[in-house]
Amino acid sequence: MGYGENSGRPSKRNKSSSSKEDHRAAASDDEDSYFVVGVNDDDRDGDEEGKKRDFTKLELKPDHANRPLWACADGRIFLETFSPLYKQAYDFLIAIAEPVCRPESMHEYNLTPHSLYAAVSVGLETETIIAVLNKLSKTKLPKEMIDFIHASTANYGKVKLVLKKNRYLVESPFPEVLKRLLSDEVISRARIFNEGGDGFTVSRSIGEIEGTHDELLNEAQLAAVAEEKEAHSFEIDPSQVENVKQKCLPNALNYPMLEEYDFRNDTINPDLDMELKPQAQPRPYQEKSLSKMFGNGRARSGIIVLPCGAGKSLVGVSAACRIKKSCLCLATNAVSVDQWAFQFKLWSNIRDENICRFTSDSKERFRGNAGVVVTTYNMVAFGGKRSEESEKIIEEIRNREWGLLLMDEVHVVPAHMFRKVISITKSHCKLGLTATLVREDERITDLNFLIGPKLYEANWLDLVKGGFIANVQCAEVWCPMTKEFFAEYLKKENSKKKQALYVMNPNKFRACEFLIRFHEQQRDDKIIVFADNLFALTEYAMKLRKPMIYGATSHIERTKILEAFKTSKEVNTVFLSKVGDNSIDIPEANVIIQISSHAGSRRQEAQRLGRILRAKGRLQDRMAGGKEEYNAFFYSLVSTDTQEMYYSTKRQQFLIDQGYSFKVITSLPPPDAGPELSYHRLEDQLSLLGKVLSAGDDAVGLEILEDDTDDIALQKARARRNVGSMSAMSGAKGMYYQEFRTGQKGGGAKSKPKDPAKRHQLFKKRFV
DNA sequence: GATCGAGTAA
DNA sequence: GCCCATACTCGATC
Repeated sequence: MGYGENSGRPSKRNKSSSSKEDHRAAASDDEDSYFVVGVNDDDRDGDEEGKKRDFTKLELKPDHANRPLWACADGRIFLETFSPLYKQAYDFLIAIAEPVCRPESMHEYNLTPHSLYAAVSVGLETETIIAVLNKLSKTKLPKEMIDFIHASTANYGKVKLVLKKNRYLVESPFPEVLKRLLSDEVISRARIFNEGGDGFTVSRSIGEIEGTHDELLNEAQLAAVAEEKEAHSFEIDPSQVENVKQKCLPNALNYPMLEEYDFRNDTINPDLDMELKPQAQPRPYQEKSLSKMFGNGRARSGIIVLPCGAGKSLVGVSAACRIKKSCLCLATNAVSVDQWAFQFKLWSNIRDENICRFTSDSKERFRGNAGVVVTTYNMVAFGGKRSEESEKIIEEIRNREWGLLLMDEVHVVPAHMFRKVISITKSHCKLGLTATLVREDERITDLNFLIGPKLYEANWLDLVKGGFIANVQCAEVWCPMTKEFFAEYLKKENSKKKQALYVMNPNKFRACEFLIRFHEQQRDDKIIVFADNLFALTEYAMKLRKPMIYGATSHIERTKILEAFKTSKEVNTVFLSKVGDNSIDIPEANVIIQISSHAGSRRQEAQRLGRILRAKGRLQDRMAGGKEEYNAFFYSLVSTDTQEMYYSTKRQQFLIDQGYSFKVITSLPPPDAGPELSYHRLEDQLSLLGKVLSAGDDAVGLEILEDDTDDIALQKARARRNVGSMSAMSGAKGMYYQEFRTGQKGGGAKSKPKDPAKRHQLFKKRFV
């Protein structure tokens, strides 16, 4: 599916308007929207928008009430979610079209060449697509839509990319198609001539024909089997695979390549003895994802989109267990690597010696000739110096022919370096997993050729209804700036200073403090507070005496804090920097408070929400009551009349597309809670303001300490190591972090020293 | 291109 | 064997 077709451009949504209109504008002004039937190009104009949405000319079928779809000539399709046929219709639509917006009662989808490519790759034939669409539609299918489907799918499935004996071959039953491809400069340059001649290699693969007999085939493949029974191919340079695939996409030469791995007939790569345990029972949507991947008995490359907490790892492990070949599993950080290794052992019977982790501090090797390696994108793509041991392991990874390349958080793969993992490693099948197939740049579409089409995407609200993920109440809390902070905010030019001011707005702090108290004391909840900005993170955490985790927090300390958060009744709130955005697994948490974020990142917003979707143990309560209740809460604290308002709106777009709605809260903390909270007195607010204003000028978080030494320079130096001196700063009575500190020295190593030479000396003096 | 923050190395 | 300080590389966003 052409995921990302609508993702690059957040719509300019006005808070009060329904989000839908803007989606439409965003969707249809995209290059990848293909139908321009009877619609003026400039469809942002209100009148044009009106005409475009005039459906009165559509011819209704007599029994339209029983059919769930509206199909428009411009390629948009609307689905009524209250229809009895909703489930079937959803599964079908998600296979052929790109979801644009999925609120509760009406979904909007878009047919695009990429989405149809995905449909064909999961085995749907052109005529089936049209027939089913027609059956589900309330109106006669517009001719434009039928023509478009024909035109788009005509070439699909004619070309395959296969890996044979560590060489990449472009294969097709039609030699003329290969010639056509080779007329392209990029492709012809990528070609490698092996045995001298410049003809195509011709192979008859009987096994292949047998293997596909009882399976779904698309037209082109059927034709190939019937007519020729042989495949023509040429070899390409592995480093050029990405470019060649890109050239074949619908928006270029339009012969998108199928990548399928006939793993059952692969006798060259050694098998790996690995089965799912009987207690690993995939849920319906996990089963569905897998059936899209393995629908024809082979393994298709592509992407599966499931919300956080919905059990992506079981899908990944199941895929590996079906293929039963060596598997390289990539995650975003070391914590995640541990979790994946754990998941493999949890769900499958893989032997310990067949699975290994490869990170900066655990360099394991598997024994035998096949196995699972779990590592990070960073480790594989890393360009800097490596240790000798890493060098060896990387070499092994490069040389092996992997059955499955399993990519967690696959939305990171388009990044410059990370995408190299695709060409560094050789794999027969690539499976990407993610909850949030969005980026703020335009590169999410690159995944179409880097990995493959989107195979399945779950609907978040359906999973909420099914009780598989938490039911989250989202709220945006509006915190007015205090007079003094706002005055400074208006004065500043520098946007960094502005940011510091709106993040540290005392009213925001008070709202945060109030929410923490409320959820800890009234509801017994477990709370995560996110702050992207380290200065704010430390300030808040210290003032409120809560533990915090950020990049420099050592692995051991992270584990300690999280353990206490899980088990201790004393620790109910933890502060996280953006380390916590991805993959830190904290199933206990059910409340999130966001105090500062990475600008307008929709992905970050959704990932953060994902941290509380697990909300285990409370689902039953909710279902038992019969009444739908929220069991998780997501608060975004926003300083009103600042840039933050704009960003906040933008950030929410992804979640709104998934059907979430945000409630606006304007009166937090309640007036009567005033004096109990911090920064009640003006002088406290002013001293905070002073601190914020000076923060940027010197080291971040600088504060002169009361200390047993009177060496001012030394005190400054210590203060710079902000976390190290955390307990001192908070009066050393903060029992919460007292118990997490490993000793005299905390973990705050990351802040950049202003004057390295000088600082170095001070430290010498201190520690010698 | 700048800023901020995370991860790796030895 | 663990921990620390530091340099470096990289990603995401504006």
